[in-house]
Amino acid sequence: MKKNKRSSLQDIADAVGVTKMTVSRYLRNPEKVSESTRTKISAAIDTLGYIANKAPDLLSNAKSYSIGVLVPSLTNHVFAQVIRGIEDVTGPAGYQTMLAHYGYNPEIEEKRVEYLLSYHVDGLILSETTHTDRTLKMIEMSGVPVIEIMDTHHSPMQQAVGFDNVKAAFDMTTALLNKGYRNIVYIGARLDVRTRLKFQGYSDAMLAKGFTPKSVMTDQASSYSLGAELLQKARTDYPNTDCLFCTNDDLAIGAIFECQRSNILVPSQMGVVGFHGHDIGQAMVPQLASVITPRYQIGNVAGRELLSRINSDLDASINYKQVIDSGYIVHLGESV
Amino acid sequence: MKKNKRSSLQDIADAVGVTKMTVSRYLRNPEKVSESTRTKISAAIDTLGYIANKAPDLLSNAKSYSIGVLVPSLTNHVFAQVIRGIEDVTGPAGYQTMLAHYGYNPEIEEKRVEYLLSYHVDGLILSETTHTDRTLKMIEMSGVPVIEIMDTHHSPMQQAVGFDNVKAAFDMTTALLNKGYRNIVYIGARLDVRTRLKFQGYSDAMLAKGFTPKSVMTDQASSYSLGAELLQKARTDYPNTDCLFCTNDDLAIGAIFECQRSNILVPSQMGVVGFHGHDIGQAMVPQLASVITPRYQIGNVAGRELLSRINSDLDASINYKQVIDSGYIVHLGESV
DNA sequence: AGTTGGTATGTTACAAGTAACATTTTATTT
DNA sequence: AAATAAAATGTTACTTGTAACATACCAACT
Repeated sequence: MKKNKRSSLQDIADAVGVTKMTVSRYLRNPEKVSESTRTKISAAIDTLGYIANKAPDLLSNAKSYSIGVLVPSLTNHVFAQVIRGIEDVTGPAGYQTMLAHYGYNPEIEEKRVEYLLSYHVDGLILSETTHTDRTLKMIEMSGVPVIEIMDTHHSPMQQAVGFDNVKAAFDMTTALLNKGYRNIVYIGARLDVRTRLKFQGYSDAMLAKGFTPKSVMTDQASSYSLGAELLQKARTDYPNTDCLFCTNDDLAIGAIFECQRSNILVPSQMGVVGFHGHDIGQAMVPQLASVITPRYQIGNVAGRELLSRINSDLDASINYKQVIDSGYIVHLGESV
Repeated sequence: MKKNKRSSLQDIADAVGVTKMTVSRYLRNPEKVSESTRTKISAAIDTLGYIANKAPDLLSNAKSYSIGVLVPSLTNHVFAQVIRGIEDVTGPAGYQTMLAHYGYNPEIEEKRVEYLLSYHVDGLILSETTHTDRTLKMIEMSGVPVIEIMDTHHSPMQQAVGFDNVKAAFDMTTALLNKGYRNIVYIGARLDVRTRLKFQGYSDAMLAKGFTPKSVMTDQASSYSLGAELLQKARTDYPNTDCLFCTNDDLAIGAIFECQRSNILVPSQMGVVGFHGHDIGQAMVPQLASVITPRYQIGNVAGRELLSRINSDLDASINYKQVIDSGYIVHLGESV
């Protein structure tokens, strides 16, 4: 029971009685092939069903027309929109996206980068600012352009597109203090870099006005039920808590649902704030206070910048440092 | 400013003074290389930074150890869990996932399948039951095993893992009728195949008990705000509506939020039902009625089956027909 | 010393497509 | 009809890693 092996250019050529070079021309520059040969090749391809083969492209350092995109998690809604932003630029330009995720783990990120580079991606978009030494080295050796997205607080490898997480959290906390909240507790989960940066911004703002930063942290992954749990933990640890600043919308929404179950009025008895401004928070009752981040825009700009660098002949790794800030909006909604 | 081209096995070999074959052995069977050569090669790789190259693997029809996974949308939470289920089996077995999405569009699906096959994936997991002729042909020619997931109502290309959407919607509708609802309106969006199948199940159940199926449909993509809109449209079109059966949780949740804004009590004045049983619906107040589908399990089984077929030598395309039903749970929660 | 066996390394060929150059065929001009 | 140009097709070489086979080298044994 032999496998019906996919046909190669050679198979098509044999069927027609030409060399594979002619078939290659037919696919790439049909006008360079005579009318009659075109017809015959076209028929043979219909019968035999040619499927392109990327292997020779990769072998001969041709452009692969694919870009690697690494996101920490597919469950995180943040990145779905970032990816849409990227592909809306790269797709029409003829680039395919090779998507991979790494569960917020730099060692897995390293493996994924190696994987993507082994397929000769023309460029990389990473969602992290911390990388292993080997990741850095591989990227440098490969010579592909890289853009780091989401956070601009750190100095980028080459180019970064995003916003300053510290500043965003600082601004939101300041807005809460101005609204009169005094016992704001920071709720963190997973403890990835961005969570830590936001906590720093929150702490800076609290200390700046003479208040003590308080937090409830866990390294579990965020979820609605975790938000519920952490609300209760905050009320136990800090009984006069009047507001929760959650590191993301999921936790905040979970906390609000828990308030509804426990008959705690939001916002009059408890303010709740999230981060990123996802649809669900904006649709719910009460509308969630959140820092609205331009995720689609970040992807879009990152995609555009990456393409422009792929199509320039400058070596990607040489002295390229640029930060593009995309801003954010402190939105107070109805939950504070 | 020349690009620092990535080094090949030849570059490493030259640096050490051996042939690339020896370096290849070092990477693949280190024990076949002498201690002293090992040390030298290892040092050279450290200095020059070798990155593997997939191209020769693909050329020589070797297994690529990657599988292609096609999902309609990355925004749809359903598929994040399916993917986790897949990768939890395929990852430990040494397979990488090539993920692509196609926006519920068979023409784009065709392009994606071509793309994945051009990279010689060892197997495919598709989320759709309808495909273009060329998609079917390419898959057949390529000889890779394919598994279609999510719906088992249609006859599969080769193998399908999922549940019967018609039956699931039928069962839920029957449960609602048994609870006393009489004017159940079906709320659909995007009008993809599965939405239509569910509507059929709903209609069958309504007609079976002598009630008239009623629906509000749109081809817009689902969102929370669309759920709110369609609730109002249902109340306008069918003023005595007592229950909404929404094609997914997003619409249902949006509808419940709209009820809260409009002071319509759920479930006493309006029952609301979703589909898939996502976390958010289970966490919210009131807890959402929904058909809970085993998404992780579907991915897991699909991954396991695919691997087993990749590792068998039977031609994938010959007379392989199997349907694996993963079941579902009709969960009535607090919203009906 | 010569044979055997084992270990380490080298040589060759191959996979699929395409750029660059070479050759053949057809059309056009004188 | 011969000369020239243009169009169509063919040939060769190249990209990278590895399987399969070949060779070289050294140690151990008769």
